[in-house]
Amino acid sequence: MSTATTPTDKRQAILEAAFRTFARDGYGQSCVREIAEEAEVAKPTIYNRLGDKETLFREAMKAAVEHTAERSLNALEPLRTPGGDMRSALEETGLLLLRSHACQESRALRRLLSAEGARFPELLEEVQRAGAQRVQDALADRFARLALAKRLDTTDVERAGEQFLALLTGPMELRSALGTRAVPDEELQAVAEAAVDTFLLAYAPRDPG
Amino acid sequence: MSTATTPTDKRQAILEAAFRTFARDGYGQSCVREIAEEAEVAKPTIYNRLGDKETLFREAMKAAVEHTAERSLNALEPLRTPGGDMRSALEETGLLLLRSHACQESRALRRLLSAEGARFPELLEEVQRAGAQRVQDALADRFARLALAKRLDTTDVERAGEQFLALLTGPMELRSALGTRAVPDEELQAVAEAAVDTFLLAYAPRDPG
DNA sequence: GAATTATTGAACCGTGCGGTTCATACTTCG
DNA sequence: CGAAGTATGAACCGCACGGTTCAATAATTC
Repeated sequence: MSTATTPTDKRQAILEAAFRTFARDGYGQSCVREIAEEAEVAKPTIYNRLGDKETLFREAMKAAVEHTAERSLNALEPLRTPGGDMRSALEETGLLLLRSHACQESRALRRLLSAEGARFPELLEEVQRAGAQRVQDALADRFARLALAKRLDTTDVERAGEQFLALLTGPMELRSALGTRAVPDEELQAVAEAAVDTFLLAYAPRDPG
Repeated sequence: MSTATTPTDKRQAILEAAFRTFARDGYGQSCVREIAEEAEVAKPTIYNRLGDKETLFREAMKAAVEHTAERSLNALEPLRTPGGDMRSALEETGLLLLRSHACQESRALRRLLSAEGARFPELLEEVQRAGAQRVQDALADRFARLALAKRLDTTDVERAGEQFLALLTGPMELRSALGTRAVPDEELQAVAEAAVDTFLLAYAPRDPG
């Protein structure tokens, strides 16, 4: 049984509050006192459980990338079905990927990582590997199966995956004002559709003859 | 006549030093004393000429976007010639765009803008308009001319420009570790080539029949 | 219910920051 | 040369921060 404030995982509450605060104010402008308030926890508790501000930041980032990466990986499921036409599967995956890419947490994660990555190189490496790199690899896996089944025409599935993601997320940079403002879902759909159009023109198998 | 330290444009030296410092340490971690040292200038001089730290940041960012945007706009020149084949013109423009996108100043500008943009909304707006948006518009202009001359097959030149840029810069996010590490020029060439390949498969006019 | 552990708030410390003051020195130009 | 304006460095102010201490209190465990 747990009381109102769950007992053990107060650590998680701290991490979530830390991420919210860092995301809102940036690392340099965030102060531990505010994080403590946000987590409804005393300041010494933070230092007891997580050491100094830097490790607090690291742990919060690592926790955040787990959520977002999982959501992106789930977005690749429609590509697993060999049945159904290619276009609709790609469009569904594309839209799901874009929703994941455009969500609050994901945008904040990239913003913070890009801002502080130079000062936390190992963290940058780890988060990239657990996030974007993992998604791109998984997408290349899907494309490999599809190429083998002659549903896609390519010999370089890494390149195909990289470009599919580029067509999806590249346009978001400007549209979301570098991740600082939300983008309506209809716009995500339009971007996904345009990306799939272009991708298929380049990668759909041509009719023989 | 000017002495070793040019007299009037000490202001510019301050702005450049400020941008270097902000780029290296981030806004929150930069202190005015260090900027003053970097600019070889006394601290009160900074406050005399540019007011507080926030306006110093704003001015430094605005100054930086001018350089980078101009370089990107110059990259579009090869597309102005109607002669020569499409592929080589696109490849040259693509490589020049990538070099501009991947250069130190440009990466730092995007990093800082994405990090602090939420707290400086008007600055974000202004820099985006003077930078990425302007380049994208100019590219759409070039594509419009090329479409009119039947060198490209599209009715939506904004979309074509957006996707061309996406194919170029999208892959750089992961490859440059969110702009924190430099990318060798051969890799830029490979990305540009791949982007042009895919772009042409989607946007080159098909032979009639 | 006693003993152990974790949590709390409040006060505290040292430090480095943004920003200002001021007297001195330097430059510029008449 | 002399006057006006500007740059300089050093000291200074107030403040908020990261991090710690401590006594009091709540929660857990047996």
